[in-house]
Amino acid sequence: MATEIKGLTKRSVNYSQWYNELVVKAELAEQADVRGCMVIRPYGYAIWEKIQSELDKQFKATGVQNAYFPLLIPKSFLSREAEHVEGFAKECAVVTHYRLKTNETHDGVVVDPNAKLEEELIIRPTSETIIWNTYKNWIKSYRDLPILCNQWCNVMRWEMRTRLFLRTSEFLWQEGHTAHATREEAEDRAKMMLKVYADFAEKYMAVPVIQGVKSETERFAGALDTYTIEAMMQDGKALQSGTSHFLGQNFGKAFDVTFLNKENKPEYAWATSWGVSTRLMGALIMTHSDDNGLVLPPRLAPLQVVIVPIWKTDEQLNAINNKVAEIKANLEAMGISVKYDNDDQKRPGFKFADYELKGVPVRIVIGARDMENGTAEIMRRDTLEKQTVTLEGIEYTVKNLLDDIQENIYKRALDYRNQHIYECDNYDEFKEKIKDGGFFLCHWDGTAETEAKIKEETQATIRCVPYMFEQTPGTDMVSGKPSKYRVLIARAY
RNA sequence: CGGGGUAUAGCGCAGUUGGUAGCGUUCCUGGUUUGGGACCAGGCGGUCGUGUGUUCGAGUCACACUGCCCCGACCA
Repeated sequence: MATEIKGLTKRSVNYSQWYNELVVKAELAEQADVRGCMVIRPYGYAIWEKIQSELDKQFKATGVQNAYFPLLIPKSFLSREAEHVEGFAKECAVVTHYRLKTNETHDGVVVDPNAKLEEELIIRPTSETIIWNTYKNWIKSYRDLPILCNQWCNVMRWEMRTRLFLRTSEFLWQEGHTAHATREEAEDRAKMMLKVYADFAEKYMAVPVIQGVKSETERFAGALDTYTIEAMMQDGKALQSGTSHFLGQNFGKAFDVTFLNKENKPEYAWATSWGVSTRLMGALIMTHSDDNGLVLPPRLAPLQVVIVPIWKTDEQLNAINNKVAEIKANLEAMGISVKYDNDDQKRPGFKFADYELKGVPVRIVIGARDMENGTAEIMRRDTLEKQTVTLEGIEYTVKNLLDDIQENIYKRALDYRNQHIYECDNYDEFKEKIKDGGFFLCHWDGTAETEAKIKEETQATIRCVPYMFEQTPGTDMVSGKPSKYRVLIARAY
């Protein structure tokens, strides 16, 4: 069955080990060093580029434009918004000097003590502060609003512990920052962008997500509301895959961004911010991959089809080359990316294993035997099923297969997730079951105390108040107090 | 920053009571192969993490330091 995922269905799988073996071999990344900085090799970066370009189209469809703001932020900016500094100050890298000099023994360099900065600079952990400092100059009147900017950049957060793709110190992301004249418009924008993320996750990444709103303790530092998409990995743990924040007037007030409304009265601007990061690549890997390597959704695969010839003589190879050139042209005309690998230095078996590791969705094999019969062997990466098809019209077979794979891996992930969502009203039962992972829908009295107790006793956290389920009042399973709705609880990465 | 591991060839590892370093793999050369990660032969490659000490002699013993991995606190 499609849901069979070798090895990874066992809870014993250690994702770190799996990453080191699989991801490194798959040439996605070379290392996660002590600072958790990552090397993304060309193949891995190609996946990120696909994510970027597809998401960028979605943003632009909602009127968002790209811009760029500085990497370094004056330290004082961070202290303008009290909650924001509280949330990020602990994990900031700080620039204190601007020059090095050769040391006394002339065999190295030291920081030049004379080059100390008057005011230290922070390497951006996120750009709300520097962007809102800029928006102050851009916004004078309600006619200047809304401002809908996004930037693709790197950020740095000095995490205590890092994990490849899920929590590296430096990571690539996009951060959107919008300014609005009204509360409603800003709230709508925050929710709109969450929907963009959710649609992207499900339609492009084939990763089913649960949309919801964060509890107060899990909220972004400085936000009034944080909306989130939560995905389930193959071990039943949750991965927060994207967030969208309604920031109210907090940053407008902190950076004194006012505009004159239609009544000629000054008002503070309303804000949102929203982002997704290279963590999405972690989600992609951890949702679909199996023991043979990556399984990439066709819509994001840098390479959708690989064609491998099998031959003995030069005449045979020439004949195959000619035939493949034709097939390749037809496929490319349909917008499908194709690689023909007739490298004679590598044996077919090696190529098969290698492209499987890289997650190429469809493999076509053409040998001398097929040339006689007018056929080809075609394999789909998601199920590893092979079939022999006629060369006549093969491009349509491939097109359909790509669509089918995209749909199938989504459905497979969705089925897996749905089978691991439980409604639970008994705390003892919850404590026992959460050990095996999964998402739990439980009543919550809304207090931080209950939340803290659950976290301490089970390591699980409230991921969100989900939108997508019908809600009825009930009783908190921990405190026994009344509850308005169920929340999603899970262990998370 | 706490707790536990570990450090020997590019990678993965072995190395006995202390006697001067080896296996697998990668890589290179030649040949045979090619429908699921080929085989044979030959070859390149190591201040044994760093420092100090014990000893006639240290990869091995002692002490110190450093790096890395795992677990926890922090987090998208």
